[in-house]
Amino acid sequence: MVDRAKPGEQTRTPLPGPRQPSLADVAGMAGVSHMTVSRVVNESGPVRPETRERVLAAVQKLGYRPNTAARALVTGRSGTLGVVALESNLYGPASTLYGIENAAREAGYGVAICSVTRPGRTSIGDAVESLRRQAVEGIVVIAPHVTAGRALEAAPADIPLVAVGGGEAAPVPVISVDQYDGARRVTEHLLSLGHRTVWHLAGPEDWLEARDRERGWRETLEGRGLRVPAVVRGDWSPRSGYEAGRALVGKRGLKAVFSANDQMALGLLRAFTEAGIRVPEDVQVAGFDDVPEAEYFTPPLTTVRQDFIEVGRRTFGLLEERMAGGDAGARHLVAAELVVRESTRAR
Amino acid sequence: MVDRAKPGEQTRTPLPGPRQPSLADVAGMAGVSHMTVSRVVNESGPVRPETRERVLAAVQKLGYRPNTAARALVTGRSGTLGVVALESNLYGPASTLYGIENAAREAGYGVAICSVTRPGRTSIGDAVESLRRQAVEGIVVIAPHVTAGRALEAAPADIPLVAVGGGEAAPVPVISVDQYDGARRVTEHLLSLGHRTVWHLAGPEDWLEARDRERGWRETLEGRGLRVPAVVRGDWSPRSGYEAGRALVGKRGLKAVFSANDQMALGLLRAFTEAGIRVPEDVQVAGFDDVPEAEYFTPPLTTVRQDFIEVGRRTFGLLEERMAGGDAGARHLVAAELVVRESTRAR
DNA sequence: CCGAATGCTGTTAGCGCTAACAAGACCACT
DNA sequence: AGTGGTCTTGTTAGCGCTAACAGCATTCGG
Repeated sequence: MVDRAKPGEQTRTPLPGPRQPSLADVAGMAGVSHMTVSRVVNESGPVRPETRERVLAAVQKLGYRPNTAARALVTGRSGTLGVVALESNLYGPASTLYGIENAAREAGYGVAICSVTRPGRTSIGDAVESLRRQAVEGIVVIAPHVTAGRALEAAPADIPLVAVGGGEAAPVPVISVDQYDGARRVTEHLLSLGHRTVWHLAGPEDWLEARDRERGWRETLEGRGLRVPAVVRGDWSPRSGYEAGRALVGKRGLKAVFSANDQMALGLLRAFTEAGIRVPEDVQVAGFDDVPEAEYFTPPLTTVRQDFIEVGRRTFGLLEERMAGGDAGARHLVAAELVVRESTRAR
Repeated sequence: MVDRAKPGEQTRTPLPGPRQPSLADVAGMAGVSHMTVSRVVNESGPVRPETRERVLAAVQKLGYRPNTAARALVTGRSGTLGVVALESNLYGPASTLYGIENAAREAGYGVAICSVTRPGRTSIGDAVESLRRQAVEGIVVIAPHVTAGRALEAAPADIPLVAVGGGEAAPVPVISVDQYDGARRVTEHLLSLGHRTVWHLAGPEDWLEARDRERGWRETLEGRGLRVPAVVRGDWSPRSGYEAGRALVGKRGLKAVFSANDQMALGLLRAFTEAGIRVPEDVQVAGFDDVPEAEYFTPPLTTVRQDFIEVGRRTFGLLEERMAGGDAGARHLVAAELVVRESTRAR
């Protein structure tokens, strides 16, 4: 495992084999100038149908493929977007990535990714820099993390950049699901079942989504003058939900719990089951995300659905607007939807 | 070539915006030729330390960033790999993607992705073509699908390509977790608990992983001369597992079930619970994948762990070898590990 | 003291493509 | 015939970079 040659260095021999056909080769075969071929390929400028046919035939025959590097060099546009993705299988971020990729591909852009294990000022900065070296035209940062916001404060101003689900205070457009509203809805739903208050299993303090969900929960209770129980905090994992569940067991007045995501809710259910607490008969539980599994938990979980495809689409739209030089505005919200299942059925 | 390299002079009027500084700009500021700057930046060739310092200072000051397009144009190497990813939140494929991206980044490569919704001959071909237009140097196809194999038969021979978890019959190197062995181990584990046979909830017929797991299960039973129950088939989703579970309820001799993935196992557990069948007391259930949730199912699920990070690393290694012109061999397996939990505890 | 090896730097020639303009053909009118 | 248009095609000049080689010094062996 010695120092291997990196692609940018010239220590490697060029790839073997005959070189790819160029415009000039096609031009030669079709008996026209390379510019005519360029015009045919890019549909830019008038070409006589007859000539066009000849050129296309030659393109076909030689298997000509435009050289993106040459094109990018002269146009200054690479046709590639960059996405800084949080390396995790968390349902939301992964889904968002695909949403963005789809929208981008439809618009003719390629997508380069750069993953980040732990969001933070430096790592996000590094990722952005790494993408810039790949000459992306714009960048999406999927980093629903508080520190991401700080990292984005120092965001380079000379490249279009938008953030998904984070970067609250940063000078970049942000798009996200309306966590606050979603949390309000779950909390209200739980209260509507006749409970005097709702407990909350929150996500990590340094995630904006966790904060928004917690705020939605808290303000709903406060708005009704209800007691606000102490927050229990997890780290999104089922394990942390399980541990939180064990801590909650036996709390006085524990009738309804809103977990900040479905995975932790799963842990809760597990802990309650072990302790002989029945859901929904004894305690009612709701989650957030609507992961595909949620419908099949024991019992099926009431949760909040987020439309990540829509988030991806809107994100790309925003970035496109920025790249066109427009002002994309500051904050964009996608509505969340309450999905009621067995875990909160009225007794 | 105009006199654009005179020290300290800005020979061009930047029309649309301030263009990115080029080698020539750095050279001008440092009072050297652009070649010297190139040598410093790429650490290719001898440069006097003193000169080097001056150049680096200029690079720093101007915020110089090499133009990848220009470099790619002249070297014929883009420094980018392409990954064809299945658009899904299935735990395996998503994890593999990150594994590959990590290994690639460490080696100095960028990663472009192109997702496909439904694998098939055309869509994978399209994705590969789309990546080629982005001038990737090599391609990884994550497509554990039977049709993927057929699509890869027609794989372009003029670009290094490796497949993850699929493309059995294709003329490309394939790397995957040893599904067959994993399935054998689970089945043997279930049999070791004293059952006369093991039922199997298989994945979609057109997934190679599903086939391998099924084969591992079947041959284990056959090898011991045990009865092989009719296979029940799902589509990986919890829902299909639930439906399969309802179909299995009441089958004679139903004592042990091996589900081809954890999500379906979750559905099974749900169906059994609803039917009053206790796990593991009445029936014992095992899954495959070891998703993070599996440990917190009710009951915690016995399953098979796959090391996707290792898969990603090995995959990149293989691709690198191919890119260097080497023969990467045909099939590479990563070991699977049995994880025993409550759902198969001996009574 | 000479020729050769070495270290450092510069010059030149493209890579394949597009932007911009030039040029020829053809047409319709004066 | 002359003038000005449109349509089609060609020519030229780079984009920013690296490969290859060409200069210079300087050093070294003999």
